[in-house]
Amino acid sequence: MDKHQHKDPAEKLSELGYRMTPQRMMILNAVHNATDHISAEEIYSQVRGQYSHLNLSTVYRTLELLKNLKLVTESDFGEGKVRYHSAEKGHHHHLVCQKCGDVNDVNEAVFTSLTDKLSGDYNFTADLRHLTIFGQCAKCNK
Amino acid sequence: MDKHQHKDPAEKLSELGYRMTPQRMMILNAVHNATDHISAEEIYSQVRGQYSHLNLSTVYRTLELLKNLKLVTESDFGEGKVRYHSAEKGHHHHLVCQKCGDVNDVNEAVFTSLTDKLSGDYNFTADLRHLTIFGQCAKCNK
DNA sequence: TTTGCTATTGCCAACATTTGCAAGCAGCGT
DNA sequence: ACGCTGCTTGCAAATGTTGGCAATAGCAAA
Ligand SMILES: [Mn+2]
Ligand SMILES: [Mn+2]
Ligand SMILES: [Zn+2]
Ligand SMILES: [Zn+2]
Repeated sequence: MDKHQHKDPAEKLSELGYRMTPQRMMILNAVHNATDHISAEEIYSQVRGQYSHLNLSTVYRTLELLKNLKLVTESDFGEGKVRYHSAEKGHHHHLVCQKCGDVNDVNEAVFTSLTDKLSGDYNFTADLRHLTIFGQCAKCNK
Repeated sequence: MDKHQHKDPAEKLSELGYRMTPQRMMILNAVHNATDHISAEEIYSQVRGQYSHLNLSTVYRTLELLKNLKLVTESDFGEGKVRYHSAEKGHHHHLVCQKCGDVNDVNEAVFTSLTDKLSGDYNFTADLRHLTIFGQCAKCNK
């Protein structure tokens, strides 16, 4: 059994008055089973395979909800559409290279000095989930 | 005269093979004269007052160009549209409160420890212009 | 000037995402 | 079982932004 068992999503939803519908379940699974960051359109066509009645708006609305519940995170790598990631896969941020397009993960620990400073100097509690930083990567810096 | 005179935009453009057209001039002025962060649509209707032939696509394309030349910066405060800011008004980032919607400026010095760390640990040269950080502001933290 | 090259524009259609609305469904009290 | 209420969905339309394309305008060489 998983010692770090989080509250299961259905429970988390109903606690706040929401319902765990088949659509939401399937969308959540799609994000969870994705090997990489997945887009709304990709989720849509994947889930549509088993439930052809699904509407794209429902995908967007569900992702918005899951994002607010911190079950998924959203990232914009500048490709004109946004991508999603299961929150269970740990917190991290992204470095996107503006030259070669490479995307790399950064541990969120790198940001603690920043959030501490924002908290100390501005009394601002930063909500830094899945931040995307643009710049030039190691390879392109050579 | 201005001791810190930057190269004038027209010069900067032509150096790179671009042209300073009336449209570009008017759009640049609109961003420059704005007291606050201005949206594409706002620029459009403002410039249209003096030049009714202008097309919205031109506004977007011009802003994209000016952004690449670092004459303007772009920020997304999460209102569903993006806003622009003249680069001459100094570098800074933004703290957006998720509770009250308040937007505050942060000096970019707050981010030097972060960029240093990204440079040292990842050899990644971060391009942090006009970053937007979401969270909870001082007022809402009380 | 005239010509030629290419950057730029307007127009329109596509795209990613959000919204309004009316129908459907779950839960709850009667 | 019935009806109320509020959550959820599909559908279609709207929104903000980008892209293709053909016509035009700016610039420089001839
Ligand atoms: Mn990620
Ligand atoms: Mn600004
Ligand atoms: Zn790179
Ligand atoms: Zn606030």
